[in-house]
Amino acid sequence: MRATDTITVATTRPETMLGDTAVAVNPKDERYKDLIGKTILLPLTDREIPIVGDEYVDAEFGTGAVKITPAHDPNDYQVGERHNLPRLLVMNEDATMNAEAGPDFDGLDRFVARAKVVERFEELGLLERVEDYEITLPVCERCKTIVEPILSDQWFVKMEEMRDMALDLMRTEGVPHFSPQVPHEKVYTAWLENLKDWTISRQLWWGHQIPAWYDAEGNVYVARSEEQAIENAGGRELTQDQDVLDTWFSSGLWAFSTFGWSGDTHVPTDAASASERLADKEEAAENRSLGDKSVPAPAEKNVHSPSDLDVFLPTDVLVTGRDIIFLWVSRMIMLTKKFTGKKAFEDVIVTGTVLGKDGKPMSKSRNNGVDPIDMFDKFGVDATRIYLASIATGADIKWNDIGVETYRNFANKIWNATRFCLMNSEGASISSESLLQQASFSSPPVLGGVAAASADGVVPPEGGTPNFSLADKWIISRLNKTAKAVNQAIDTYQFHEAIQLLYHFFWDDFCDWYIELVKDEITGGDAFTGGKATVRERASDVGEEGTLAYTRVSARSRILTVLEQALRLLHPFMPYLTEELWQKLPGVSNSLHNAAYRSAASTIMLTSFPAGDDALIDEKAESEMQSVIELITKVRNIRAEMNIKAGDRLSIHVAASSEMQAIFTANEAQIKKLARADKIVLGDSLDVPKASARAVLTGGAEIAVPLEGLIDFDKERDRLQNQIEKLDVELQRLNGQLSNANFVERAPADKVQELRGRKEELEQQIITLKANVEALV
RNA sequence: GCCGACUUAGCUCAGUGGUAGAGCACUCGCUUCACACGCGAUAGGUCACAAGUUCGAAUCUUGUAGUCGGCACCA
Repeated sequence: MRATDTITVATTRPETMLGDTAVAVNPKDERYKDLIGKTILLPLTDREIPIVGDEYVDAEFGTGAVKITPAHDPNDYQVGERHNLPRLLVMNEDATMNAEAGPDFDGLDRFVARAKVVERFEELGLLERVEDYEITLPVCERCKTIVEPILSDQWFVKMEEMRDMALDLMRTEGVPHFSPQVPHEKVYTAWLENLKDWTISRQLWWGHQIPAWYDAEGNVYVARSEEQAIENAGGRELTQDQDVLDTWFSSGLWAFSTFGWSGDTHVPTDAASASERLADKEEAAENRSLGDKSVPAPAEKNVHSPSDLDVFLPTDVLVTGRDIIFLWVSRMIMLTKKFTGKKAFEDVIVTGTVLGKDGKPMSKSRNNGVDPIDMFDKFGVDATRIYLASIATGADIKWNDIGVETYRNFANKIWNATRFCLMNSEGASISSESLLQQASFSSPPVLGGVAAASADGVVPPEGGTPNFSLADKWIISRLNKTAKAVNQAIDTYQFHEAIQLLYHFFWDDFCDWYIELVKDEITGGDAFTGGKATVRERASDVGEEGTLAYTRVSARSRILTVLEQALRLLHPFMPYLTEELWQKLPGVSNSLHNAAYRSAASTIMLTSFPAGDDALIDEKAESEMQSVIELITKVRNIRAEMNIKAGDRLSIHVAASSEMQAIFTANEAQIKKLARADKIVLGDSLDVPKASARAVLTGGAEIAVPLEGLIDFDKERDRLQNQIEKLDVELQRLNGQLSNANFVERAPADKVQELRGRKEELEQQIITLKANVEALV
């Protein structure tokens, strides 16, 4: 190589060239490969630096030659390590140049030095060109100062072993099981695979100071305490490392340090109390009936007292946010495995991020934050809590006051429904769940409050228990179906689904229908005296008054018991409200508690979570109730569309099968009340005046409401036409599907059958409605 | 640059192969004795766009556009 040859490199920080200790090229680069091993003069200095070959250099990028500044660039540092290059610090900690930069630059600010280097290059004719180039700069979050990479001593944690432990857990056991699994499991695994050693030194004035001490010669002594360090140093005077531990290092110990770990897992604890807690945990797991997660037995039982660590580690589930997975969750997993040999936890639920109203992450600079305290004041703690829980697992959501308001209203609804039940609870009381089991008609009645009330002349009807009404069987079925679905949803961490189910059950089923259906029975209104004929007849010889009272009391106990179960189901999501209301229910006591806690003061917190009972799910009752609901809804629709005044009573004519007639007869009082009718005429066919509004029901039933003088024929025609059109749209689609030979051949038979049934139903309804339209003319 | 997510009614969001849902807002009616933070009845969607797989797609595949996130940022 001739003495005049040059290599051109590019840099965004010209002043760092003063600290260059090599030029690197790609060993495969034809242009430069012969230069490897030679040296080159570094301008502005008197140094001669080597040319090294390193795969790090991308021959395609820039000039294909890179200046190497090991003390001021992380990548260069690694190149330096590979080639044993000196690490020359040319800057002070305040980003001014130091003596190593040479007398011309010593003491200059980096930016001044930068300009001066460029100037000198220009003077020397060494500058090829200056061009604009966009890079991302590391900037101090608080003071906005541009951060310069600089060589310094830091403590690192070797991660290889712990990383492999964590990867092994994921690969062999799938632990932790992330929920939602996608994309977190993949991201977590990829992160671990690329994990580098962990810097735990932090240059902060607060925190846990690193337990390393230095003597005057710079020798290091790591110890648990300063005394021990001094002892290890043979009494020499020591100074402690000024840095503090990364906050996540301390936090990473949390999963097991909270259970009394201190290097010895055989922490002596009160044996009895630990064993009890183990029993409680097992029992709680059973009672929740949320799958068969077993609690691991303490190792070497009977050898030493089980400690909290033995009993509670690993925990079941950790709930956290996305950004915490690397910082904290992974560290807990690795450190726990390393120090205790155990898993930290089985499952990790990753919640979404609550964004500001502008759809961006909340931050002070954007000023789009939501203060939870404001929400508590405005909507209540329970409403805020259930709103947050109602967000789909893992989904980000824009904060929405309307959403919280929805649950504030729900809380109000629960309060008012309970208030209604309590206003009409005289003589009644919660019994155990066994009350609901009477729906199966197999066991003798165990009616809470009945014995006490008997003194007041409340007498059971002859033959024991009153038959449950359709509404009773229906709500009990709905309750148990909901409970089962809620358990399943919680078990799979689908909290939003559980909440949706409970919201619908409580508001629509319980409040809008059940309370309204049994209201008169409970308060002693009209439907009560008119609708319980069978009970009264059976009890004729014990006196009507007593039986009426008995029936009312048992209805009251029934609704309270359903309510009590609903409050339990809602309790995890609305703890304060449900506890408050539960305490007010007559007959609640610690006898309702989970068996392990019978002696504790009564609280809803210690009752078992309703699991739902298949035996109490009654599809027939649900389907029959659906017919009643449909009938009432159709009549209400006629009332609304025909502008019938709320106070006007009307009569309902129904043509239906004998089975359906029987259902409507049994629920006549309730239908009349809720449809605001004073008469129901049931028969095999309709015999009504032309001036009637009509509708069809599922199952071939037909109804008519005579509206002499009230009907608007044009309006009624439009109303019927509108319904026909809607049904026709669906029929057309079904016809299209069913006329497709491929569908009929390949789709599952039951699906085809289902659609055929639906088609027939639609055709029948359309025929009827069309006939109704013609009859109007 | 690499990886990923999201796009459904006016708004905020559910819905992973079989007739599109909720809350709020909108329209109409209601001092119905638990609740107007309520009750009753309506209306409102080519499920971002395109192609493919399938008897059948909001749902599965691929591509496009837009929005957002994570990682790497480089001489």
